Amino acid sequence: MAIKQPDITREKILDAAFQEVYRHGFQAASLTNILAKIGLTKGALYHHFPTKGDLGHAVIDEVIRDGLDAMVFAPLRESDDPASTLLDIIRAKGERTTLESVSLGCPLNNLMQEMSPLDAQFKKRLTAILGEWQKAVADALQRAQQQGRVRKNVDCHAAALFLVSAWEGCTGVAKSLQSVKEFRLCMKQLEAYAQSLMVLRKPR
Amino acid sequence: MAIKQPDITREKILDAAFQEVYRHGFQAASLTNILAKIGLTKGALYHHFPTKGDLGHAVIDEVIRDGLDAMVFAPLRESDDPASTLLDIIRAKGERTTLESVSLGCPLNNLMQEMSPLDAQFKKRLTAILGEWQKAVADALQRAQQQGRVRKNVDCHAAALFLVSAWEGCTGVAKSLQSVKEFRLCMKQLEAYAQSLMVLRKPR
DNA sequence: TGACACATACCGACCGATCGGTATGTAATA
DNA sequence: TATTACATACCGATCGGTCGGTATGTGTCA
Repeated sequence: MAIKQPDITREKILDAAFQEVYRHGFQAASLTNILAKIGLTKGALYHHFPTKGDLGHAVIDEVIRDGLDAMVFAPLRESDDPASTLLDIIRAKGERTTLESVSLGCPLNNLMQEMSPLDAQFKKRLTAILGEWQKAVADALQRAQQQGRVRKNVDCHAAALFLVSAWEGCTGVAKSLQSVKEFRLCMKQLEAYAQSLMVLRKPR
Repeated sequence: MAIKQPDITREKILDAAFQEVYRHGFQAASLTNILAKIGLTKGALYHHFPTKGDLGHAVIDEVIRDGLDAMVFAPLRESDDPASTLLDIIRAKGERTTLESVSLGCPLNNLMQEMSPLDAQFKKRLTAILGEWQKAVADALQRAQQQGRVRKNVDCHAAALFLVSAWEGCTGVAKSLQSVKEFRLCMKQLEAYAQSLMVLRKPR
């Protein structure tokens, strides 16, 4: 038998599970497929994860959340020009994108749409991440507002809710259209909306 | 045996199938469940629909499309004040809504997210409806533009794409939050965006 | 230090349940 | 009577999950 590396094994399972869930959704994700791809068996899987649901929870908490944190939460949190950072993130997402990533959509949104009405555990975890997202944007807007970069009459909470919703809407619609072009066009409109919340940058 | 009413039977199957698909998605929708709810059996189902896929197609073409047509396409098409009608539709959707309808989301969006990447037949039908929607909004905006109710520098195609996307985004996010309050708040922002495309109404 | 004991990691066969789908039978209708 | 409209029984495939067994790693003690 090969050398045992439980941590690496767990990671491999988690990675493969994310891929399978990302492509087929959670319910349609086949444990057999996941294991076949990495050359493991049921024994290995159920040693690390008690049930399929627990595997799904781990995918959400460890893969999806961390991915969003790296792409959105952390940059916003750490920026000292949150208005520009927000626009940058939207712009970057629109530009750096492939047909495959557009066609697969947002992992978070995919799972929310599928699982939130069906399973309270999933809903709790997913909405927690969504809440983090909304809060990250709202905080960024508020800080920008204090800097005078966002108009004073903007309701930061509501604007953040709409920004996140519209973001997910763009990815969702582009996913079904499977069109990079339409996705970029849509994200351009989102960017314009975000711009409309802000005041013109003062010349330096 | 009871009286045979093939048309009514077909409708009953279609209705039950829509409910089941609406609640569980297409793949997880169980034909056995559908039939149990209306007291029919496989024989009846497979007499009217050759495969589960065909049943799904019929649900899309006959139930979902017709529903959207009644709620959105037709009013926009037939209105001679399309700007106001568009705002009315958004406002009405935000107001006339229950916790259940919010929690279940948009039937079209649900299926798009689930099936578009998996099945070309589904994708074709679903994107056709989405295209109808976008076109209905774009046409309304364009007509309103000719009436001077929408600003001349608005790109009606792009704005329609974003409106539909953000609409779906609002329903999608509210679905996972399962919150009527957040849904209304989000739709208010969408309404504000739509307003921002328009010029102030002239006093009569 | 070597041997033993036990925990950990993983394999692979198998389970009941459920899935979509089919073949055949039968009652109602035209 | 022929055809339509169903009911019933059943099929193979696949699902998540379980279980006995085995190989590897690790702490304990003579």
